Amino acid sequence: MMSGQLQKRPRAAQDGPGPSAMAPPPAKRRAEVGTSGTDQSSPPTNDASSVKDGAIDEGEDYRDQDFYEPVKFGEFGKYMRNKRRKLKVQNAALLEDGNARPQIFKNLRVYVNGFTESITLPELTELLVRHGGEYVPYLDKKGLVTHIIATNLTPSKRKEFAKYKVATPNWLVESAEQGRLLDWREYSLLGAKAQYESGATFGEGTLASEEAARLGTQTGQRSLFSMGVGRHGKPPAGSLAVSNGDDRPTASTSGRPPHPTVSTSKNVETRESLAERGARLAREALRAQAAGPLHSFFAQSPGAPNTGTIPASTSKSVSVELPAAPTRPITPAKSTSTLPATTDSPTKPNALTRSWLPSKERNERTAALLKDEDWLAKHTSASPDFLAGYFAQSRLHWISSFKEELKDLIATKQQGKDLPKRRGKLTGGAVDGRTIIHVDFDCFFVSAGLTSRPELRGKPVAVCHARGKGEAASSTSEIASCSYEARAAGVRNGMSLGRARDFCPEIQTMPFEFELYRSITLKFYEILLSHAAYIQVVSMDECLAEVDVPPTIFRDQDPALDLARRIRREVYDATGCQASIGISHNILLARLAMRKAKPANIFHLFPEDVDEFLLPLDVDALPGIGWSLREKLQRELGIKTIRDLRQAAPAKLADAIGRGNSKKFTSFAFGVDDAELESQKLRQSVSTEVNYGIRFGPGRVDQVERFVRELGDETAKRLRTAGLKARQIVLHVMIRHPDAPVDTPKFLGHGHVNQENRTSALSGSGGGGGATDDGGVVGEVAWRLMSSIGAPAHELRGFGIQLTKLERDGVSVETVHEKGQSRLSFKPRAVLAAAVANEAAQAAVVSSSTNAEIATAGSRVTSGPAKDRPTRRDVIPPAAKAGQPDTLVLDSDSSEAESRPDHKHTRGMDMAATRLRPRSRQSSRSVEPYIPTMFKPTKKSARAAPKSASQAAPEELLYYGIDPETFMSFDRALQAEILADARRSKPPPGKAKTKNARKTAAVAPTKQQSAPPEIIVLPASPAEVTDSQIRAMQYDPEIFRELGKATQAEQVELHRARQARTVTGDRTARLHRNDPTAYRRNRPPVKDVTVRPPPRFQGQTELSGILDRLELWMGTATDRAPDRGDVDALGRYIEKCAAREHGHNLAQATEVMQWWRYLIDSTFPPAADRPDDGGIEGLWRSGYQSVVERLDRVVEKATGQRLRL
DNA sequence: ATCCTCCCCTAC
DNA sequence: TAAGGTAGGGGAGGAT
Ligand SMILES: Nc1ccn([C@H]2C[C@H](O)[C@@H](COP(=O)(O)OP(=O)(O)OP(=O)(O)O)O2)c(=O)n1
Ligand SMILES: [Mg+2]
Repeated sequence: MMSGQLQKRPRAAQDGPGPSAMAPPPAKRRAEVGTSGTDQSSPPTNDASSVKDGAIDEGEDYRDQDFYEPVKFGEFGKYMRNKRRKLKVQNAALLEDGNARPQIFKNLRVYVNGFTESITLPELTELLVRHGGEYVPYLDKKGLVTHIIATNLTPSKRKEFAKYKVATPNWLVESAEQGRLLDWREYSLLGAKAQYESGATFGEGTLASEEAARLGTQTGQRSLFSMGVGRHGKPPAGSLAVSNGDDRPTASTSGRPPHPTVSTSKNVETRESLAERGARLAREALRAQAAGPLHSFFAQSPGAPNTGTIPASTSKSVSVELPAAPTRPITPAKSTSTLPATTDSPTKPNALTRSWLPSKERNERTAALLKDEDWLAKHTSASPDFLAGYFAQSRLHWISSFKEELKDLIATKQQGKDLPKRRGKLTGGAVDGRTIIHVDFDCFFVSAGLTSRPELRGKPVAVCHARGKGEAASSTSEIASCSYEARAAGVRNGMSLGRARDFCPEIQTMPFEFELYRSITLKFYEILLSHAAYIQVVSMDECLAEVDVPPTIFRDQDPALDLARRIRREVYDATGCQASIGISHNILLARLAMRKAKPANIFHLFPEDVDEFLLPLDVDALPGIGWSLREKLQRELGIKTIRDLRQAAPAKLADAIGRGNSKKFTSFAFGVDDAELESQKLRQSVSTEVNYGIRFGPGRVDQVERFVRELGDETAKRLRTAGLKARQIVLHVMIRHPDAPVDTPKFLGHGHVNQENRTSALSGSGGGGGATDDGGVVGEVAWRLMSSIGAPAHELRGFGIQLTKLERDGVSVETVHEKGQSRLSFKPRAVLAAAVANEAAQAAVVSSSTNAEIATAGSRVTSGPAKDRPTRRDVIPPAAKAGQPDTLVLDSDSSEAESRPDHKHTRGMDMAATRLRPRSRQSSRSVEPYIPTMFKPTKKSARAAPKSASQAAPEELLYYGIDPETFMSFDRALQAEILADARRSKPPPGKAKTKNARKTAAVAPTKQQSAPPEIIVLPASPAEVTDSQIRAMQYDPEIFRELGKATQAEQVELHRARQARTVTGDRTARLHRNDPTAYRRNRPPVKDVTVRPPPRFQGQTELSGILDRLELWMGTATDRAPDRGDVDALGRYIEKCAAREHGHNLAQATEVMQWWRYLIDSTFPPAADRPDDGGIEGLWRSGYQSVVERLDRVVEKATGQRLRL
């Protein structure tokens, strides 16, 4: 193979020599020189240039499209894991001794319906066939099938299969395990007892019947529920069931309480977080229920092996040439799977047959470490040094922050620079006449590392933290990058080292060398900048460039290709690393071409070749389609390739993946992409996350607090570095999933978790207006939000603080969004000044308006929750806590001049012309329910809280621990709020309490779409309170400052108390800052405890009312199909019941569902002789099913488990 | 329609 | 040992 030779012949001149022949590329020369070893400037490389060419020329199947498969870690139920392991061993044994396999499935002919959850189809069929059974791929000749295997069935399928023997996959799995054919009825999916009532004893008889009940088919199980009529006939709450992967069919069912602890009582423990409660309910229900039939539900492995390879021979656009080739020929292993990249959720993708984790058990030493308290205290989040140490080592952190740095750098370099002239509006097609190149280093970290380790070239190597030796066989250390030699063996970026060793025992490791990467990257960008008309940062090893070259008319004269060669040459000379380059007429195609070019090559994709190139690709080759969307497309529409995608019906596609996605990916499927390169956008959020090594001692709230505050500091520091301030904070918290093992599969990883988020407005302590960049403030608010979540310290697994609604120089970035503007810029100062002046004018209007005018004028200028209510309030409304949406932040300097992002490339100059608009229109109309007056007349819409909400007998107050005298000193609104809080957080004494609480709820309008409440951090001395804080307290600053010191102090303290939910006269201002018990105090959440109106269906909120409605509804069901809207409304209601906001009322949700189920079953008895109803029954059942699925989704999210009805 | 909030997903 | 971060696109569902 000749180096520098074209991979493909040019199409336009079929017989012509390749470009390299026409104009020998420097690369070729270099390769030759390098090979000859005389070029000192070039690092030693293999004499591989010819090899590379050869590899490509052969059109060998050596390249998976999916070399990059980000992966994370999965875990799945021990039960299934063990089962698999056992089977694996057995299969291995069978392989060794082919005749030994018991032909237990000899006379079986099995059809497998849909996808199976606990085992992949190939695994299942192999199992079947190996044991003598026959796999029937299609069901067209039903008569020939003896059994059907399925894990779940739609109602219609259930009907269709009613006469068949339908069992779960575990029937086969366990039979194989035990070496004998087990009774399929024990694994029946359709209520075998009813169908095949044969007197056969069901070892776990209850199981079968429960299963039957669950799937509710035939008559048998109806008797379970039909004792009695009406409401009393509904199944007991106890039949709520949740299964998980550990569900064993062997669990005893006796002695189970008929009504498990799924208490529906209202006034339960309030300290328990809502999520916890949901999880607990689910667990209790699970415990209560005898284990159901096996229903492991970790994800199934994706079907066919990845076949994304593009045979080079099919493409005519290829053009190649290489400098020094990096590697010897490679024959990559078939990509074993399209592995997902997500969390450890058992239902999530990576819980596959092939874990991304090492196959070996965790070694003893690491297990011991996790039990060693001293060690943990030193090496996890419990240690004060943790954060700094962690970020110093985290590659992902380094990559992300370096990318931000690069974006900043490039923004500056290209400031004011324009894209090449356009003839007209871009179409995204070839006619646009652009030339886009996408340059990406090959196995970047590895290539960089190899520059100083020539001896490792050509070998399978990986960059990761783990050293090569020791316990590496079971190492969970993640491989950041691996060489193509390693990829040939099946290793992938993101895989754990232990797992990689399974594929490639001889793999060698290299350490991270971030400074080296940085210097290489900078040289790389330098080169790109020098050749391109415009560039865009994609990542530290990847860059998009629009280049200004003459069009290619004949393929043997390809200026873009020539330029690409120069770039590759220069990059290689400067860095010693290989980059690959894709060339085409838009961003999408350049990227895809780059993928095809890898490794160490160039690929120019010409317009004429696009179709041929695209059609065979899998859809996930398209940027933006990852595991989730790919599965969805495959599952719901059978779409696998881009060809399929092109043919999809637009409506159906939009239904499955959304409107915007549908549009975007349909365009992509045709190779159309009209996006422009971009480098000037301002960042819209700044965040810090740590989801590794988070371990706190039980009850060590102090450690948690310290950590959260430190995280706040860090995040604020990043804000300052970026010259930004924020108006909103989101706290992200990961909490160990109730069913996840305490020791995570990945060493000190987060494991399978529940994610909890809390949002709050922010306002600064400094004079800078509403926004803040103060670490103390950020930390304080974050800590309060943390407290509102109320998770036990030792269950925490991850934290993040995200700051949004950013401002630069007082101007919201949402609208400035051109990087240079406030940074350097020529004009920006003037522009800014104009904006600010404009703003000030608006603000002036606000403060001098009449009330009526205020509403409009105010809403134009300000935004945010309460910002549109321009008047200050004299007393803090009860809002903040109760989740009353609006907490008033009349932004101090109201610097919210905003321009509409009306065109893609607004430059600084345009700024002055941009329009002002409110930050949020949404909130502009929110009327504060109670706005008492104290210092100044308020707008007339202000209403006092109704008496009932604020009235309480002294005994009641005392019961709640409220000092009556203090209480009386509060205004009515505050009284109402305090009362509501108290009543919510503690069972009322005696009578009307619950009702009262509800009344309060009714008083407080629920505003779903309001910004979160603000938590302001007040300084110790009232003299230090800033204007914006005063406004946040609903005072006019002028007025506030005229108050006496004592009154000021009192008001500040009042506000503080209100925020902290400390009601009593505890004015010691010590807050909770240093109070380690604060964490445990029974404090209502800062937010989210909003008493929302209870979920409602057809106007009913009470269970009984709803059941009645359902009965009524079903009354006419025999003649009428269900109205879609009704079904949807019921679905929404059910979802809300189960939602966090409503306390995860699973009991109510399931009762309603079971009642509905029962009604459907009685309306449509299984009797076969019923006259044909024209499909009405099916519609009711599928309606039911759709609601079940909605509920499932919510419950799965809340508890990680699956609800079983 | 278009906005908003609160997510999930994707990419490196 | 090991260091699972981070910004942005987009959808769902609700308010305007
Ligand atoms: N899961 C991952 C994926 C990537 N990276 C880092 C290491 C990679 O070297 C770098 C660039 O990522 P690429 O996706 O470009 O992968 P490589 O450059 O390693 O390989 P190639 O581009 O040849 O496919 O990012 C990482 O740390 N973890
Ligand atoms: Mg790369």
